[in-house]
Amino acid sequence: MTGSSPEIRMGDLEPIDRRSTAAIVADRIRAAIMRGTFPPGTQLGEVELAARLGVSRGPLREAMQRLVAEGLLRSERHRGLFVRDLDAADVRDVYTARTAVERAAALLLLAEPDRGPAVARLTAAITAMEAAAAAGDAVALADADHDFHAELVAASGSPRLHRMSRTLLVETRMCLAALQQTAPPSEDLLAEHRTLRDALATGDAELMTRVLEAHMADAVNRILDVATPPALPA
Amino acid sequence: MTGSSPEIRMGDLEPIDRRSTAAIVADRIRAAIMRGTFPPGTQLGEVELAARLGVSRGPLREAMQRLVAEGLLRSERHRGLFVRDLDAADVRDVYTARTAVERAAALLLLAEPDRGPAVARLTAAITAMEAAAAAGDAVALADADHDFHAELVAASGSPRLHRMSRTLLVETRMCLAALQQTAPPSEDLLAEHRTLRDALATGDAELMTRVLEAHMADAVNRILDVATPPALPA
DNA sequence: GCCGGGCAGGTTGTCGACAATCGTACAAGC
DNA sequence: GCTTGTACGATTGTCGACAACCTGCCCGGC
Repeated sequence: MTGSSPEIRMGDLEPIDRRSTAAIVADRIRAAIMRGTFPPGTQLGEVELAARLGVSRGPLREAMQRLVAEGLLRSERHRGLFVRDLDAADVRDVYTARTAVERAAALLLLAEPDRGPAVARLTAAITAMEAAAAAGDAVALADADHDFHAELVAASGSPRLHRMSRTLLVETRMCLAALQQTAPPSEDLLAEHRTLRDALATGDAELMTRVLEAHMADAVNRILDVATPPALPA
Repeated sequence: MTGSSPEIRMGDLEPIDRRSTAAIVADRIRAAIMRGTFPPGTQLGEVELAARLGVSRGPLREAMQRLVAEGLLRSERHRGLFVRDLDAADVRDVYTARTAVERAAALLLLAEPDRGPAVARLTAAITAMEAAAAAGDAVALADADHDFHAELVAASGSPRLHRMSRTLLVETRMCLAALQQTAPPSEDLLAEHRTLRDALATGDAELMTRVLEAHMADAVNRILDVATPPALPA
């Protein structure tokens, strides 16, 4: 029934309004930090970055302000901008905040009558995780894990939870990239994600919150155990 | 016992590194928005603001980027910056996010053995609320309410929850300022805050979460009922 | 050998000006 | 009367350059 003439369907050809340069630059730098291109502690020179991105220092500084506000960068007056390095306390804090945000998002999602699309997206993310795990691709596994949690929060329909989650997930990737996780126990990881999805599908709030909190606690232990093996060898 | 000589006590004459002007400007604008100086929908011209604050457009734009990232301002390309106006969905979303953040903060606080200082600060905030309620000062009451929740999250010791809470509390003030709440039912309000403090003092997690969620839900209803009286007059 | 002053290098912080873009008002045409 | 085209005003987006600042190193003096 949809007309093939372009002027009939005008509803979905709209957004030519490109975002501001600062927003684009911020996304680019954020992605680079997330990928590990800029390891924690790296100093980011403004002139070099501006030249590499092909913009002036003005928009670049605006983008940097956003990243500093998000907590990804640390600014020292007349010294420079540095990629924040996260210690053990930061790892715990990131996962504490993530637990709070994702728990709220999941409960919000459970209140909706039709959770079919959300469950489908989560299932897709799990499928991607399984493929990555089978292929032994740690980066793809982390990507799929990232997508799973991003979709979970996005499906809640809360703009603020979504905004918070975005920053927290980037920090999560920073933790993982910094620790160079080599052999993730993907079996437990996959099982936990499947349980989360099933709990959402069936509407079991109690199970969902319990598994979610356990999932986050497991992640913290996994990261910190790898990071500090000489702590308690007993 | 504190020496009167300035060079004796060097421990607390601390960092003179004033923050960047962009941060100062951002705080100033944020406070102005919170106070209601700039009502929602107001367009903020860069040249006028820069002239009024005595800074150039560069630092001001950097500050604006932070506020846009926080969701307090809305930026339209080549149009200008506007103070975001919050609708009913935004009010619900703000309180949803606040519930998530403050619940997590409270649970974190409950895990600490010594909650004395935190309880003391919350009690001080409640005292301020009582004084404001007795004096009929709605602004002071809102300030004290703000302080109570800010202290609650700050006492948790989580930098990320604290950062999120700061933005959310500003948005809360925007909701209240926009709706010009004239006669707040301060009795229930005070009782809820006292119960929250007591639950934290005694370590009753179940009571705390229940009262907190009820407190947030009450606030939403209070705001939306006042905002939309002609909905159901029956 | 040790300490203080001074200098150079590089970085950020700030400013003013130019160019691109958008909204609006007005006039012309159908 | 309604639509269309155009000119104007105002605002933002961007750029380059100057000034202030901090750090580290070198040198002279003790």
